[in-house]
Amino acid sequence: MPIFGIVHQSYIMTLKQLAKELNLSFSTVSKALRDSHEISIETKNRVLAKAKALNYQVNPLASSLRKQKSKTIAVVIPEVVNDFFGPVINGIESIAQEKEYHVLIYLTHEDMQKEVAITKLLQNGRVDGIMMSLSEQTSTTTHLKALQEKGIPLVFFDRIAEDINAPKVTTDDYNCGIKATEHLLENGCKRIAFLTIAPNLSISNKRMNGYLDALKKHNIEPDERLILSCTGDDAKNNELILQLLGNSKRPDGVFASVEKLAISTYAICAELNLNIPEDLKVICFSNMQTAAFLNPSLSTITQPAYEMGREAAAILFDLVEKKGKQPRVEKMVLNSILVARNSTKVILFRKP
Amino acid sequence: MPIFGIVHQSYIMTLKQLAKELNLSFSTVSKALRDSHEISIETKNRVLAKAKALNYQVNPLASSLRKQKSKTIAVVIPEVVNDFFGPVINGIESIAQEKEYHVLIYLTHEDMQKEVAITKLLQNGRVDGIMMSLSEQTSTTTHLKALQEKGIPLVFFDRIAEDINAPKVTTDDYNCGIKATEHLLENGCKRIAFLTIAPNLSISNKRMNGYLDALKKHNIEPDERLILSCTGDDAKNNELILQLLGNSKRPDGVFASVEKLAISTYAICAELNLNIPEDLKVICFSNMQTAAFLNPSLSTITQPAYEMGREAAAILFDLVEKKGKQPRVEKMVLNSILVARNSTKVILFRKP
DNA sequence: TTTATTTGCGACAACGTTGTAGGAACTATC
DNA sequence: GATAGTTCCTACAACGTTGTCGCAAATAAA
Repeated sequence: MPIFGIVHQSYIMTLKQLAKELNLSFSTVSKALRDSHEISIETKNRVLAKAKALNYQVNPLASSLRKQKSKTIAVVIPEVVNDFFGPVINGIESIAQEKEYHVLIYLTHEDMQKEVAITKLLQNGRVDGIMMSLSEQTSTTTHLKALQEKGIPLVFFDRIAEDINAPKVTTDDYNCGIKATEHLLENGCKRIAFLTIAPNLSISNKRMNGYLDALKKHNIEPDERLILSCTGDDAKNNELILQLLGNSKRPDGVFASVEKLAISTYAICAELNLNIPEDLKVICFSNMQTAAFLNPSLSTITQPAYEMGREAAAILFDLVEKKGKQPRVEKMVLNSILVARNSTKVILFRKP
Repeated sequence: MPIFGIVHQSYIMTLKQLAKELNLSFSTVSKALRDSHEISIETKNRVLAKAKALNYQVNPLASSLRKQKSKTIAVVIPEVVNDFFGPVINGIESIAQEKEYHVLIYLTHEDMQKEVAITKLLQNGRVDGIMMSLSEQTSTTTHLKALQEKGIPLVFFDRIAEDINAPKVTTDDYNCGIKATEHLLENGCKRIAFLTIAPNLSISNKRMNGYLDALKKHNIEPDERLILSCTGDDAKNNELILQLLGNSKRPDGVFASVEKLAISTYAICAELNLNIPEDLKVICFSNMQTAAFLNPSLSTITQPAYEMGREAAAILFDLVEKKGKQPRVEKMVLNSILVARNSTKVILFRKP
């Protein structure tokens, strides 16, 4: 308690203080602020004016505690440095802002232990709902079931948990796996390699199944040596790709299920003096904004990331707001698009 | 109240229920959980065991309300689809996870009105501190002062508010403005254009001053027609750049203060059949991961985004945890690095 | 034995809201 | 002029914690 000097205190207005200023009970003030029919118009106006003058804001913690809802959702994703999750967050945030919700963000860094730890933090009223895209490593789902047992609405997007009964927003990964493979076949590839990561990820499987089924459809026997299962270790991945492409029986097409493996392929082709698309055609799943400016421009399958974020968020808010009811949508599949660029271009005449 | 059937309720454990199960008062249980010296070891163990068995988690809302701190910070940024803010968030989150804080994210979409609205939401206990990078449009700072008056710790990074007395983490924009300009000069450019956005942004000014001072140092008279002030409207920007480059007195070097203007430049050069770096050299501020794979590879000034996030967050937590004291750091300037690539390469012999 | 001191626990009042119950002071009904 | 119905406000008990205070019982000191 300072005795001398002016106390410049950060004055946080509360309902009680506001009530005292107005000579009203604080329940009257509370109701007036929430436009209750129990309060006369004169009083309401008086309260509103004073609240504005004193810059009163309700305390969200107290309000949330009392109402048992936090007006907050959590977004749990592997990474944020990524052309896919960026727009997804954008989509989520756009709906959240409309609905006046707040967005907590948690990154798993592709680490299942972190994912588990994060879900623990979300179990007790901190959030009204959760949106998730699983980490590469995630193999068990007890931590996800725990969330459901607590009755917290949950929506998955892109990297979903098949065995959890919750709404899921995905893209047509299987179809795109087929489309990408057929695109390479149509442009003359005979030996197509498939580069993938995280075998327990739903999207990896679907994309690979598309690849395999496309080959089958065109009567091509899949070659195990052309299927590369990469990891989080970039150096190791590069070595694997180097082995694949340095080989005399190297592929003439590469279908990368994730962007970073395509970029590695570009780098290694430069090293090996392989020309894209002459010696090797490359296509991959990617939301990179500068794919068109790469050398050569990169053919991609692009996911509607922003829309996925929006749709998934919309489903979540729907679920949050009529708690316990059935979700509006059980499964939503959005379409990705294949954008053919120079990395898969047909070369009619070879340069001398 | 259902009479028949099994009620599968989402059972949320509270302190009171836990206490009842243990035949202890809830204040005893509360203290036991927080390892108070007032509680015997036997009781503590009993409580801890039961809490684990029943999967008790403290209610963060109640706890925050009582303790008057939310263990949450807000990150207010213009965009998330961006190679700069992505790593920044990553850096922030890494520290937040260490310190067991939660991170709320808010996007202004370069809109000052949204920025103002967001700051209003953060005024009453929702967060213990705020990290901000201003929107392009932000011209007044009363909304920022309001935060400070409420006593909420605030740290700026990259796009700072010069007139607000709060810690600021930036990069050496002025120096880099000089370095980039000199790099172009050294590589033979005579007429260097400067492409910028958002004139009221601190970083824009500093970068431009670097550009101007570098010209002055080399006795070159700045040409107003070579300074392009772009906006948020991409189509309009493209037109401006087209005018600049379509002109007979076009520049032979472009220094873009933001990445997107460099990308536009690439696109327009393609349109006009201008060769980079032969006809025009290009350099820009950018954290693009694929700059090396562009056609041609793009020379950049790259900011240490992740480190900025970490440093700014560390300063904020420092401030949050010893509230009211002086900040540890008033101003921190990290160094960006210039990476020269082919877009600014010297061409000794022109192709026929 | 009497008087301090420690140990271990419980009661209780916050934190800032919201919603229910209650109750004056009016106005309308018969 | 008693009864019923509005209107407008206040009191109070939650929501789930945390921290202060008080108080028995056990231990130590005199």
